[in-house]
Amino acid sequence: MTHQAPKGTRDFYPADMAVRRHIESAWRGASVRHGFDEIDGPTFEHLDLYTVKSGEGIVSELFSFRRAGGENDYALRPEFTPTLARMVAARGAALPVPTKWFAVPNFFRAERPQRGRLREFFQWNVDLLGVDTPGADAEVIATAISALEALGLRAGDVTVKLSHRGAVAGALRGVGVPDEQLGAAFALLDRRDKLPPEEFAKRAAALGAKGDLGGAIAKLARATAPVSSGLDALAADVGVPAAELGALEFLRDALRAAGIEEWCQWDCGIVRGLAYYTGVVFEIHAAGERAVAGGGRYDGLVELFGGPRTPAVGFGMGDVVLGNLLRDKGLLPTDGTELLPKPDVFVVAANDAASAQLPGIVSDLRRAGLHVRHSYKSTRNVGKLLGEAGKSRARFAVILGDGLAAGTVDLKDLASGDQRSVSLTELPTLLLAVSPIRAVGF
RNA sequence: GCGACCGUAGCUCAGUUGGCAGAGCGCCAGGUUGUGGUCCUGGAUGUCGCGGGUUCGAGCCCCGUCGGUCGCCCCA
Repeated sequence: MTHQAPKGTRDFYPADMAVRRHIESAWRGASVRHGFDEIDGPTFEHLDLYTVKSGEGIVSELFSFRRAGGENDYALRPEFTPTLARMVAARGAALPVPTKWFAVPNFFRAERPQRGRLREFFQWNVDLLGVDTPGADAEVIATAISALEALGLRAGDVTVKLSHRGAVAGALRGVGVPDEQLGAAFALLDRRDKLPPEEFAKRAAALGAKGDLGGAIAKLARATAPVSSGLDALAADVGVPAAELGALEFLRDALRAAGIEEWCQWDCGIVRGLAYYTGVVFEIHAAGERAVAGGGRYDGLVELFGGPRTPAVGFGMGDVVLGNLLRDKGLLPTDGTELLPKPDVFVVAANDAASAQLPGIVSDLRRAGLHVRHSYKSTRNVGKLLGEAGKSRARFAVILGDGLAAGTVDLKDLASGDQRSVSLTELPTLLLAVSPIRAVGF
C-alpha cells in the first residue's frame, strides 16, 4: 500500500458509515424532539475568527493555510462556537427568542491522536440563545441525555457532572479569595490534579492571605453530591453556608422539573477551561473515558463577536469518545453492516428468459419505492442465488422462472422459508403493504 | 512538541540463525436442468507501509520516513 490516510483521520467503509449514521440519527432525533433546528457553516473560516477568542497560541493546534498566490489566512474549523457566534451576530436582533439551533459538523485539530481523540471528528453542537433561565439550561442538558438514552445508555452508565461559575465564585469568596483573584482561582481549580501538591499550595497561598486556601480549594474540587440529595450536604463539604450556592438551587429545581435529576451530580471540580462560561458548566462522563460532552452558559460570547448581548447555553458531544463508550457497553453491533438498510426484496432469475426480463421488473419495483437488489452472477443455480439473497439480508426473494410466461413469480419469505406464487402485477402493492416504514432522506 | 510499543493477503495472524512468502476466516468459480447461510473440490490473493543502507542473498539486521495503538502536553 503506497498511499495511507493522513494521521488521525478515518475511512468510513459501509459498516463504519452505518455506525456513524446510527449515532448521528440519535443526535438529530433528540435535537428535533426538543425543538432545535439544524444549521451548518463553512468547513473553513478566516484564521482570525479563532485567534480573536483564543489568542495566537491556538494557531499551532489548527490546520491553517493560505491559497497559493492568495493573501488571506484560513483555518479548517476546530470547533463550532465561533461560527455560531458569527452567524448569530450577523442576524442580530432579527432572530426569534428563543433561537434553538443544532449542528453535526466535522472538525479538525492538529493534535497527536490517542484514545478518544482524532484529528478529524464529528461533534454534535446544541445551543439555545436568548433565554437566561435555569429552565433553558435544563432543556439543553435534557437534549443531550435524550440522545444518550436513544443509544441505549442509562443513568448508571454516564453522569452529568454540573457546577456553576456563580456558585463556585460564591464558595471561593466564602473561603477568602478576593474578587480580583477569582479568575486565577478558577484556573487553579481546573489544574488541581496536574500540579504537584507543593506547587498547588504555593499558588493557592498567593491568591489571598486568609488561612489554608490551598486546602479549601482542594476540598472544593473534591466536593460532589447527587443533585437529588439537596444542597446542605454539598455546602457542608465545601465548607460554606448553603446560601452561597443559591444558583444551584434554581438549577436543581429545573433539572427536577425536566425529569433528569437522577442523571446529574454536583461536582464543584468541573470548571471547563474556557474563560467565557458565565453560569452553569457541565461535563458528561463515563468511567475510564474522556468527557463524552461538555458545555455551559456563555452569556457574553455573542457580544464578543460583535452582536447584541445574548444569553446562551449549549454543549458539544463528540463521536469518538461516544463511539468508544457505546462499543464498551455492548451497544453497537460487532459488525456494523447489521445497521445498514435491509433490502425489501432480492430478485433472482432462474432461466435465460427470466434473466432478460429482470431489469424491467427490478426497475418497476424500485419505481414503486422499494429497496431492491439483484444478482450480477450469470449462474442459473437457484440455490446459489438464494444464498446471495440471504446474505443481502433481504426480507423477501422474488424468483423469476417458468411461471413468468403466465405472469406469475414466486415470492419467498427469507426468514420463514414460506413461498407462494403471486401475480407480477400485484407484486409491488403486496411488498409495499408488508414493508416497514422506510427512512426517507436520512 | 515529547515518549513507549507496533506495521506480512480484505480480516486475524504465523514466518526458525538472514536462504523459494504461509495458515485460518472471508472472497470468486464449479459440484446440481429451480430452492438459501451447512458441506465438498478448485482458484485468486501481496510493492512484507514507504525509501535508503549492510550482505552473495533482507519480511528478518541498521538508518530515515509515513501510518497505527497508548501515555505526557493540550483539550475550544
